Amino acid sequence: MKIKFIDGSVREFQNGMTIEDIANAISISLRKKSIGAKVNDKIVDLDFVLAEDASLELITEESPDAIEILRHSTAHLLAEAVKSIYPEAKFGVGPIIEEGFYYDMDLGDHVLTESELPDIEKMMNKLASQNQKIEREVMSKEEALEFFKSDPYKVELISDLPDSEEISAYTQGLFTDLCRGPHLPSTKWIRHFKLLSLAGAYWRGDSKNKQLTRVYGTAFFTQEELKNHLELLEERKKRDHRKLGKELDLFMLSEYGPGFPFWLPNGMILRRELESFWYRVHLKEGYKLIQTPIMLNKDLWVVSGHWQNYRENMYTSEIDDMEFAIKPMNCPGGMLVYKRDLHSYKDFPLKVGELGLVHRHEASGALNGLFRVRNFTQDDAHIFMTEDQIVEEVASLVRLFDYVYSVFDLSYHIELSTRPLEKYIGEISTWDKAEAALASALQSMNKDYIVNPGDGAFYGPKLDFKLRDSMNRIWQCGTIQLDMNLPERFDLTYVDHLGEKKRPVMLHRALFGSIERFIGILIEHYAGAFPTWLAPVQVKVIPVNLEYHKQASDRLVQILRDANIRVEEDYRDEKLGYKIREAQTKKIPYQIVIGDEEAASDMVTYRRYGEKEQVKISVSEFVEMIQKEVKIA
RNA sequence: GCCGAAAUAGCUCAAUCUGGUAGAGCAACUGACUUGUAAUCAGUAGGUUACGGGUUCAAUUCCUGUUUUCGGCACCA
Repeated sequence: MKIKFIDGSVREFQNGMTIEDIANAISISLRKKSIGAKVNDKIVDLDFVLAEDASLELITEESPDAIEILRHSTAHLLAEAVKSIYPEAKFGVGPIIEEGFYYDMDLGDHVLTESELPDIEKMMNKLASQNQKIEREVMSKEEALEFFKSDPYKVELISDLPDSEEISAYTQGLFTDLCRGPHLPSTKWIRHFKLLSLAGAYWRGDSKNKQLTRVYGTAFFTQEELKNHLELLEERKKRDHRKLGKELDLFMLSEYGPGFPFWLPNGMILRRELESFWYRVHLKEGYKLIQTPIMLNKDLWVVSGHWQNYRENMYTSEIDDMEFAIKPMNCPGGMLVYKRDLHSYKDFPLKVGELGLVHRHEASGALNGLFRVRNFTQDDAHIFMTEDQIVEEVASLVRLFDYVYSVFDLSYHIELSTRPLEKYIGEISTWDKAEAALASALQSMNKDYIVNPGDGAFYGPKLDFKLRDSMNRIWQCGTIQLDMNLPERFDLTYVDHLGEKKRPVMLHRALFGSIERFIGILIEHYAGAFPTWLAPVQVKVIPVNLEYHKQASDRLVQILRDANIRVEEDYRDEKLGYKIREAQTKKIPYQIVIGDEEAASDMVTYRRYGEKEQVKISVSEFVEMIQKEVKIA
């Protein structure tokens, strides 16, 4: 057989050799370094037998796929260790995830606690150091069912496998696990790992099923990578917006209103800056702005379909014996505004924006700081147009999103969510057309995207914008949804060029998604050190000596205030170092110290947050610099 | 909502295991010091230990219910 290697070379080998044999034939050191291989781009074990011509790529520690194999095998090692401590343990699934792996297990009556994780780690280390061979075995479905008969979860998994699928199991030491693989050749590779946390998780992700214990962990090939990752986790903890929100006095939560955040003066400045930026950008883009009521009669929600489909998330109340609902979305109100007037095709695309406060009854366990709340402000807009305007409008929205996210140095990727398999309304041909329109808009701009089959809303397909922050986490923020449902339900019309009434097409879109969540993301993204235009306090003025320098400080504060710069003075009876330190811990972008030299001239000495360097410039230059810096859109 | 953990001064934490009505640092307040780039010193005050019920001579501590928070799951902007 002919084996083609990654460098393009082709060599002849005897049929039926394992990959390990072939690696050995090339060089013993290469074999020793190899932990798996890719045959025709499919990842396999080292003992995979090659029977025909194929392309072959050996996977070593340096290969991008290697870490997945390592983590997968570490998950097995975790299970092996748990099994050796709790022989009665039953196992669910143990997959790799973006930054590690987990394993779901059922320990019967035993409740696993965090304090036991080190013991399990110890056992894992012990087992790993035994250098157990990890061996693959192919079974028939009957054999597999027989072998795993004492483990109901594995039996369920096996039973659900299609007959065409090859069933394999991996054995290391005394532990055998049903698994597709591939795995490391032996446990000796597993040295740098950590068990991170544990939590309950429903069997097969279904809340109707039993809850298993899930243990999370991660693994790397080197101690240094592991250390770096643990440091990243620490850094994320330090940046937690709930912690920073408290330290920087941005917002608060009270047990009198779970999920209903309170905005403090500093947080209000952030909000207002963000909102006024949003208004400026949208006015430039030709949006009209409206505001619709918080509460509307139940009948409206019946028309929109929310009463039937979204009832459990809605808060209701009674007014004059009539049932009302607090809006969970802005669209129905927007429909009423549209219907107030007759519309011509000449008005299209009609772009109507609203920063709308919506309330949703979220499950108590879902609440999380500003990331998941029960009332939040959607930066919503509805765009009404004709069908052939879709591509152009979507493209112009993507350009807008692009610009706005770039202001915050947030990168993103796009996911196209298509028609759900079961719960959807309308004609499949319309869906196909809508999906194609969204896709072709992206193609026309050379934007890459991932397709998320079946994940669209029930009324239409959507583009989701997944932002990646400075800590490498992904957040769903922006969304563009093509809706063919509401215009129908609300009987929206426009008059076309022949004077006939037609049904418009509508886009729902949000850029930040939720102002609250977006601020939470920004807090963590910037670690609380906001760019000057967003910073609640932009400049701190600190006199060296209160007696001698207060007047000069007062003068400067007044100048800055007149220039619309958010400035605070620190006239407390404390040492200079103390005030400097506080200005730094509060992450204020600029601190100015006023002493003899500054008082005697029109100069300021400033220090930028996080920098040691002191810069001396004239007051007018300083004002100009700040004004230039905060000029966003 | 589900599984698990937790709640002590404004904040960060101790005392809880082994029951005997709570301590520290920071912040606040008072006074002294009068300062050139990350914490000056001394003093004062601050607590129905989340809330309710139970066990006990005695509960922050043990049991129990509720609320909230945290880690996940499910759900999701």
